[in-house]
Amino acid sequence: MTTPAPVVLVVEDEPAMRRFLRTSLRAHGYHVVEAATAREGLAQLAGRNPDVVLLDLGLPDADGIDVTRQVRATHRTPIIVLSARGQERDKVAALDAGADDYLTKPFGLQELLARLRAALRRAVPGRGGAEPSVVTAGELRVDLGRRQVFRAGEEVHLAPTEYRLLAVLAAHAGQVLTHRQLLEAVWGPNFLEQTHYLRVYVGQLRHKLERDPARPRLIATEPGVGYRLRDEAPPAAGG
Amino acid sequence: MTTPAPVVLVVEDEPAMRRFLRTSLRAHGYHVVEAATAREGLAQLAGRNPDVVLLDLGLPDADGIDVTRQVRATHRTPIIVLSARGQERDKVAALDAGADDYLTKPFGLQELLARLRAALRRAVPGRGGAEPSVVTAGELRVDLGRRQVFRAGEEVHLAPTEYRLLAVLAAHAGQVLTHRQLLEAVWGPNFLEQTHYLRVYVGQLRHKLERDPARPRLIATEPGVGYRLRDEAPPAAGG
DNA sequence: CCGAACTTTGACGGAATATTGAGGTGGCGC
DNA sequence: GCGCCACCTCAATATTCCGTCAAAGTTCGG
Repeated sequence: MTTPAPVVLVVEDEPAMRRFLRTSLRAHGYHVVEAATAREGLAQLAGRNPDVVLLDLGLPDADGIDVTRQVRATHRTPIIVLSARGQERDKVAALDAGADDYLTKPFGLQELLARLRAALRRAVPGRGGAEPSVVTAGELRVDLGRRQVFRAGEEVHLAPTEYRLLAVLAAHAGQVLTHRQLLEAVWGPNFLEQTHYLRVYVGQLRHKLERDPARPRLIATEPGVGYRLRDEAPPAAGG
Repeated sequence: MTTPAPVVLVVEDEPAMRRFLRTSLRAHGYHVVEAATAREGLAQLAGRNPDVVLLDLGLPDADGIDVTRQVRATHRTPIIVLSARGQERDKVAALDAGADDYLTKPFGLQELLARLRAALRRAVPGRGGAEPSVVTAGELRVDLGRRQVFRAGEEVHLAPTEYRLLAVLAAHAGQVLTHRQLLEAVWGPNFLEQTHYLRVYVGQLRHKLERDPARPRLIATEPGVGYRLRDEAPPAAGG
């Protein structure tokens, strides 16, 4: 069987550059998914589960570094950053935020393709099941690849923010995530103090996902610390 | 508790550059293994099993591209190529031969370090930043990375202050910690005299963790000095 | 331009936790 | 035996934190 074409998510606001990438990549056998904004990019990431992300840092609606960090909170997909800024501190910031590579514009197409191949080559061996993109907890099932959530087999519709919060919790199931960690991953580093958001959205998630929202079993509160998605199904209630 | 220093194999023939890399990397906590030729490099690779390889392409005894290919034939160790040649075809050749990254000399130290971190981050799957470090004492298990505590396999819920106190004791298991040390670590430097807090919280921890809180085995009192978490399981009571 | 879905913000009751105080226990020197 | 000291236990109070609801603001699509 032939290998399916790798899916490349291109997040780039300039139409000319986006068109250039689209045609070049398609000509070389890739399947291209496009997004013009950070918001759109995050949605595509969740929906299409690309094999690699090409991310322009100069997006209109968000800081590219934040986007990198938000992607890393739930996905291990390789990220190649494209940027007009060639300062060393920009590169360091992007790489430390979780990017796998950094290319300064203008760059040669052949180099981009080679770095793309390098990123895909590394990722492939792990594709045999290294990263479980489906997390189950009790009667809850979260499919991080398809952006779908099921409760007892029934699909549940979640708003974008609701889903991202749940995705972060699911990506670290069983582990306590602090308020700050969650806020940074979902809302970005400018919202580290807004624990109120968490209360509201955790409440909404419980309302949609828990059997009895008043006595939550899936999303547990760690008072004064944060929240945690229980990864083991608790035994049936004895009383 | 500290991660062992990652081992970096530097394959570089110019003594000045080698020395620069050696001192810079050591200053940043890496363990450096050196080789001046390709032959030597391959021998070190087999013998020392480094976490990452920095490979100069302009070696005297072999073509760097061939070296890259030879490494890849047997190892998955990340390779970061350093080269004076910045032509696109050189980059493509190195990356397609199996290199993970390509830096053109002269390069900034910070960028090199960031790309090094990126390569290491990818290589170690479970190490996203959270240290596993688990401390066991008898039937007690403290997972400092996940902020979870188990007693005989059952998870125990601890309030923030309770957990912080236990975490300090666990981080120095077997060692006596004075009242002042504990108070400073948990409550801060303004509470050094409040030994009463310790009594209350040690009592609560014993109540939650000890099999018989009246005769504590895990958290031992050192009268007039402080407390200590026993790190060895005491033999089962014989009488 | 309007309506639907979503996000942000504010108010308030109640739960969980931290702090404080009073009384009890046990070892030790005298 | 007595008193002292350090420690332990229990419980009341104070404080912080959390869950809920609903209104106001925003975004998006028709």
